[in-house]
Amino acid sequence: MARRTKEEALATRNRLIDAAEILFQSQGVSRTSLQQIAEQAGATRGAVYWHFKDKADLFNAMMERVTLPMENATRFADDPAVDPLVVIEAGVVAALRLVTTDTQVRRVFDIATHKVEYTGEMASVQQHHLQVRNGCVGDFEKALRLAARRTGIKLSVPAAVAAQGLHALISGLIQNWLLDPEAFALVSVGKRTFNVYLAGLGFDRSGARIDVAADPLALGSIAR
Amino acid sequence: MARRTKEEALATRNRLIDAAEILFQSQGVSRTSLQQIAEQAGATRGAVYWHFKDKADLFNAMMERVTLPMENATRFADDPAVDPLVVIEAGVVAALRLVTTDTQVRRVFDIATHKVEYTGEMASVQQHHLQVRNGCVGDFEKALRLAARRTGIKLSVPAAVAAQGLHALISGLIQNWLLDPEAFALVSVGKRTFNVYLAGLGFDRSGARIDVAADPLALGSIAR
DNA sequence: TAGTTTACATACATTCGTGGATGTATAGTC
DNA sequence: GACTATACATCCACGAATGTATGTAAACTA
Repeated sequence: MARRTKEEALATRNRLIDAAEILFQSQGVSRTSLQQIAEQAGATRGAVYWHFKDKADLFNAMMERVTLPMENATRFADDPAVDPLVVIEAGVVAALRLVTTDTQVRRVFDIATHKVEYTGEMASVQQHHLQVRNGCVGDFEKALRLAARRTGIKLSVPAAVAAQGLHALISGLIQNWLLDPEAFALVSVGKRTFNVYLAGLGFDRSGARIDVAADPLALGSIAR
Repeated sequence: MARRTKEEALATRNRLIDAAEILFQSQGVSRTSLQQIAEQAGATRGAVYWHFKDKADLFNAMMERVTLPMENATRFADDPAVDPLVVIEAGVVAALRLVTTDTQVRRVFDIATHKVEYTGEMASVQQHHLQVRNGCVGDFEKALRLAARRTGIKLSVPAAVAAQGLHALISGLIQNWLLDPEAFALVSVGKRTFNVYLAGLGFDRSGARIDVAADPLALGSIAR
């Protein structure tokens, strides 16, 4: 067959990943064959095996296409000029909003939580997920400890425990929302329960609370 | 082959489910064949097809063997003599303790969260899971509303939102713990973050807090 | 105790997915 | 303008899993 130019090749690669996303979500990863993916993308299995080693490799590529940008965007940096709680709240809200609005992110999250079996070749994906979680919990812990020291309050539980609970709250909300997106409004419930939890830790956030709905790009954290 | 007595037949049925649990957890549901399950149980595929319609049927039987008893045990009843918050705390702690101690419960939860794809025939399982969750959230909401009315406080967020967050916190903790049981102590962190969240809602639970470690059968809720 | 049903084991047909080998025409490269 | 690497398409051989059909011996029943 006629050889394609490099951009065309990259386009077919993306079409293959797109096709995989759709089929993975509707049929599950194990029940979709590379044949189906190729057909959906208007190609053959030859194209799949050219771009990816096997199905696991394709799956990893699909994951990285959405997780890499997200991980880079939600890192916590210790800036003495801003309230650390505002920073992590902005990050959390941005993530929640992305899950609800970006259909690709939503699809991949749905696949990663309900449409794949983490075993064998996929164990590495789970390991990576664990590392991301640990980083997230670590960021939460740092931010909570920092905020407590600055405001002079004492946390009602150790910072490590508090961070674990905060992460469980957010990830639990996302998972439950993916299970039934009609059940509740993710962003709104997320913001409110986030503040409930921080209040339970001893923080008074009545003043620091920013209206994120009117500040979709989270510029408030910069403006301040 | 020699026909078995009824009890023997029930025993092989249970051995089949046991074998399925082990293999499902280590290899994932889709990658384990009925052949492997039969071998592990010391039987043949004929036995599997006799007791179960197909793999999905076997999976459902495995789920029900652990979820039915749990669902019956964790129902919330409105008893005017006891603090509703104490009741749901006892239920939550009992569930967390069960997940950490009972290896069978732990295995099945691990399978249900990380080792199965909810699609096609398994969609009904997900529907059932949704119903259980809604029941749980409903119980939480009732208990929170009741406790608020009795103690005369006003919840900082609507009861429905608070219940959703509480459930997300608990289920999120379980999911995260299953991902890495060494990361934190599920029961201890669960109790502490549970109380943090309730404090954030406006409840003062310094007095109502019972030492569950010294009360493993949750008799405190009865004694009171 | 003869007949029927149970609780499997065994054998078979069919389908499906994978991996690899091979073909091929063009885009880059010198 | 020849050469080479690329970007696939096509073909083939193989195993593996499923569902079903059939065999069978003992447990149950009348």
